[in-house]
Amino acid sequence: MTGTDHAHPIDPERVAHARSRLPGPDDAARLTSLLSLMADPVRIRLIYALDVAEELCVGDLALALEVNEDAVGYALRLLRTAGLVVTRKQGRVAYNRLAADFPAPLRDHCLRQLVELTRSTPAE
Amino acid sequence: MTGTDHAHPIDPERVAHARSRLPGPDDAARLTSLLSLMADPVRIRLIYALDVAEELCVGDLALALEVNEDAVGYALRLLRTAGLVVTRKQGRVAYNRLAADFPAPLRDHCLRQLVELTRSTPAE
DNA sequence: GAAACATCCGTAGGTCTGTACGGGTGTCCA
DNA sequence: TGGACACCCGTACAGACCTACGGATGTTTC
Repeated sequence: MTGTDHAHPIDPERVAHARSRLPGPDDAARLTSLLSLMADPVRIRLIYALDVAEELCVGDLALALEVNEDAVGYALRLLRTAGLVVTRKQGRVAYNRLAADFPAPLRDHCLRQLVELTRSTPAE
Repeated sequence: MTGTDHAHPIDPERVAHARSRLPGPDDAARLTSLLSLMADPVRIRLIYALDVAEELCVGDLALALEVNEDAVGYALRLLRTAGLVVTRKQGRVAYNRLAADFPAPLRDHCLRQLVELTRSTPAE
């Protein structure tokens, strides 16, 4: 292990303050599993496309994202399992759209605002 | 490959619309590398702790997060490399805080609001 | 100057994730 | 009813990620 267990906090007050407000391990797990779904080039662009186009089928998504259908299919499977995307089957075509309870902060601020940010600022 | 290359778009209008507004691969890469940094239990709680406590050293962070110093050190290395965390050395103690240009949407909406969301809604 | 402390660095190991491939199911058109 | 199409599923492989460990650096104290 690196260093000792640091039994002497340097600023006990701040440690206690942070500790009391900190999300628990279970909440953190839920949150990170959600963020992990966004943290992929194919999935984030897929979500972005559905946010713009309302509804798209698998083949059209592959065209819009310029990736093969395998990648789209895999991405959709994960998003569907997490409940972020719902599918409406009509004939032999499966139309996908963002779920109604898609987290608003993610959609409004992270998606749209962050894209602007990462475009203007060189990220460091 | 799965299926053919789907040369016949079902809804060409929406495909073109989505394609024109879609972030390019480079922008998507920047965005996902940023989100990947948040998509980890240790790092997200670390950022949360710094957001609350303003400034903390490595050992105190390990105490607050209830993880060993190795995990904290590794997390800080990545966040520092990305420019999200800055370090102020004073004597033999290194105080860490969020960078001044830490993306505001991430801090305000994703961090605080999402924690609330993932607590109340069972995520599906 | 020597010992103790807080932190950082380089490396090896196990684990998880994303991709590619083949095959399968259900639907539409002639 | 036979063929073509859009899509889904299960499996194997390559790559990235996180963790744990030992050692090294700079600083304070006596």
